[in-house]
Amino acid sequence: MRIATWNVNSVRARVDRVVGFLERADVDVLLMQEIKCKPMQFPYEAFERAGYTVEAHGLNQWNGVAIASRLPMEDVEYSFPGMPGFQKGYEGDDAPLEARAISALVEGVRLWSLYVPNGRGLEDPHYAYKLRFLEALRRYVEDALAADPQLPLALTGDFNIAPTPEDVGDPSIVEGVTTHVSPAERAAFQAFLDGGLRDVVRPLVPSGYTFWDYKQLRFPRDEGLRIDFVLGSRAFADAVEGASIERDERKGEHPSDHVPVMVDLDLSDDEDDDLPMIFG
DNA sequence: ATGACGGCTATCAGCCGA
Repeated sequence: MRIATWNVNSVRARVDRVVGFLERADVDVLLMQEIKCKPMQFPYEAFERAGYTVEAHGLNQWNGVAIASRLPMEDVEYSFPGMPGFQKGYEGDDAPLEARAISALVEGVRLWSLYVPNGRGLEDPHYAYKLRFLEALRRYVEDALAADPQLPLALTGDFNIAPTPEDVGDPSIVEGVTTHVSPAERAAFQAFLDGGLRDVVRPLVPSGYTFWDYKQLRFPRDEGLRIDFVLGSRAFADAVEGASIERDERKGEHPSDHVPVMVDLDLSDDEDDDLPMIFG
């Protein structure tokens, strides 16, 4: 099974690019972020013509997440348990939820498409929201894996965190000045790894960015950020056979500012694949 | 070449993004 996660920065603005990529790259499941539309506005037809069904979660023109799959999707969830909400000027615990998480079970794999809040600024209420969101997500994963340690589960999407200095090539992103690189954000990212998830792409693609700002010639100068990830549980990570960052998708006409991150899985559940047959 | 920001809407200005 081949999956990809992609912050598409409006699915309506570049539906042909997105569907074209799915067909070219032979993707089974695409986990999208920033669809920037409501479900009734989603360009379903183009995906269906290519053989994909779509589950979309969007509340307005901001955020929005969706999953397109040519394999059956089961048990679709909108938002994860304990996910906090946010509304400007609204610090209460019961702020309305945004459309930042959607999940489906595909071939027994629990896949999440996540759009972690940006944070905006270190003193902005959105930054505290970002940290609350990450902590609630960590707790959800902890509970899910405590209930079923063998569950193949992946958190995929735009984490809006550059975990290491090597992930920062954009000179406008500076520790102590901007979000994405603060110790608290990096600790929140590390907490997923400490909780048993693995970044399944980094070992296979050690360097490279997943985002380049539209401004200031960031892409031609290769001044990007690595902020899009696939974090897998043990069972998921053990099934990973390959990974790539689809850098070419940043080129050409009307690209998203993010590129797809792709992962190949072997779900045959045959852990002895690479061992010799003894009584064969 | 990979090129100087681009989506969205209570639109032609302001918000959001990283």
